[in-house]
Amino acid sequence: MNAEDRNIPTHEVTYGRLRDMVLFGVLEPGQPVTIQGLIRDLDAGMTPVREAIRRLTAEGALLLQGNRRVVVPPMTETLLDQIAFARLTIEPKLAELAGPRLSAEQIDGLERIDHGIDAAIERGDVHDYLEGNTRFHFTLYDAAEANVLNDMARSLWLRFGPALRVVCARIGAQNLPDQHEEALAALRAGDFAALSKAIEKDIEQGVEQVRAALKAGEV
Amino acid sequence: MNAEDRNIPTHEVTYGRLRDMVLFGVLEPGQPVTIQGLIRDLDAGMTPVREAIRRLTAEGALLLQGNRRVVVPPMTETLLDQIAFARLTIEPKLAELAGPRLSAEQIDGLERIDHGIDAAIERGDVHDYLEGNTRFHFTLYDAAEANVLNDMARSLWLRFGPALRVVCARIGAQNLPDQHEEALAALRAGDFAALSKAIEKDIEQGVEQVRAALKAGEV
DNA sequence: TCGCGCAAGATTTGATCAAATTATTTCTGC
DNA sequence: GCAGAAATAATTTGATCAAATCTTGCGCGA
Repeated sequence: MNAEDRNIPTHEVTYGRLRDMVLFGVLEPGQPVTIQGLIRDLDAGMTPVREAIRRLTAEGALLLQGNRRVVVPPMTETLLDQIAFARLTIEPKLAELAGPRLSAEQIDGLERIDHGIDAAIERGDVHDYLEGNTRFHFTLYDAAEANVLNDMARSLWLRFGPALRVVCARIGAQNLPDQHEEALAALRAGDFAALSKAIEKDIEQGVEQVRAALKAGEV
Repeated sequence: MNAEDRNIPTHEVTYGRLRDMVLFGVLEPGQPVTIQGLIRDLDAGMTPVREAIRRLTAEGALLLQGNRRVVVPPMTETLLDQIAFARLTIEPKLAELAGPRLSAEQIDGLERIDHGIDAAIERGDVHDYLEGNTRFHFTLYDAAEANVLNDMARSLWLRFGPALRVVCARIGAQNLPDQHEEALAALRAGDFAALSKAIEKDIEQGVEQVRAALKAGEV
């Protein structure tokens, strides 16, 4: 443990770990999340674990049931409708704001992330695919320097993540889509309306996949 | 303390109290919020207070500074732009979804809340005005049964609240606007597009007030 | 079927330690 | 001796943990 780690409070680290567990599908929709279990799994104290759970509950990543138990919220059709609506509003806007602020180096960085995604698809590695996908979007969105919208996007991804993970595992990691080429081309061309549109299409594609799985009862 | 209260955990109650302090302007933008202070003020233990702070931080109502201290986030122009954009997207949508689901009794209830707002204006009572205004909007939005969008709206109100409070106190409680007549008329007529539009106008009006105060350096 | 008690888990408190801020003192150059 | 800077002490506040208490759900036996 080096000097920098020592300054990050345990509750922050614990929050980050638990968030990634939700986001990248270690935890499945409907799965119970217990304080004691996380104390064991994350090797943390009770206070940090409780605080991480509270934060993620506030972000919609976890659900406090009436009986004081916590679960990963299962996906439903009405939930998906709302997430789709909000994502399609917020994220293209973020992309539009971010576009003009990206340097050539940052665009190169996005391209490298996208290559990593392609590699993950070839390897059939769902976890790396999801992580790369997340990194691609939020590296882009972060450049917008729009904190409020960014927080909203993160919350929406947390709500969406577990279902997407299930779908990805279902359809097979080798058949995963990569829709980022279009966004990168728009970025290089400086066409930010096209960038926004490309992100919109990417979102719609993901939502449709989850919707289909939901209708088939696979989530 | 009756039977029902005993079942609500302290951290929930503490969260509610602290949230209302942010929402109705007991706490001003920029004001520091300390754990120890809240333990005294809210007469709660350390864990419930910490958890309430974590939740509200996740919702954007409070801001964790680098030095581990917590403040009520001050309003800025870029913040306001984002809040305006998101509110204008989410809340009219919520109104539109809620409209068809409201019973005549529920509409009567909204009208009663609005009368209460008028009374608060006459009395010059800023707190009751803000509380009535909040109740009006969220009684409407709750009917939409759209949890995700509702959470987002609540978060946005928490970010907006402290600044609005300052503005209201500034312009004088007797000069506060009540733009709900139009929304109620649209509801009675069953014209949900008009309802959505009325909510949009209401939001724009509030945002403009804060924007003007911000430009004048009053927030 | 209805209670009763047991087990798992959540809640809360208070103690203890660490970090950050503020107040105070000491030191240094003039 | 004095002003200002640096160091140090004191105080406030935050972070973490572990023990005690309370709830809830479930199974067992009447």
